[in-house]
Amino acid sequence: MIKVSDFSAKVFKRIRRIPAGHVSTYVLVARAIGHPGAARAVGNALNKNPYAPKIPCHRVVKSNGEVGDYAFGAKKKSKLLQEEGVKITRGKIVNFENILYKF
DNA sequence: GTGTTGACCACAG
DNA sequence: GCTGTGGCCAACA
Repeated sequence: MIKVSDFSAKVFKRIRRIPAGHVSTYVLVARAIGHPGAARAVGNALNKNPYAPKIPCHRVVKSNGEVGDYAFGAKKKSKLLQEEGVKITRGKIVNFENILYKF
């Protein structure tokens, strides 16, 4: 078991619940773990996440519906999402509010 | 303890 | 559409 901060651990746990074909945002995740406004910290945690292949980090996107960045490349992130049924156009998610997963 | 950085957010111009 | 600014929080030097 890898040692991680409580904050990061909560982030990973939440993200793990996101079903394929759905996405969530950094703000919602932060809010769900009891740290509203910590969107930046969430991204920071995911960037160095020790569970890189284990956690579907690619299902977490920005609040405005853009895909955002990804440790393995934003390109890969969009591709993975589309493979799961998420439609993306020019780096933005289509039907964003429709597939948005609110914890 | 302070300053910098970062997968961010919101607003103003 | 874009840039700049201020704000948020956590991790690290």
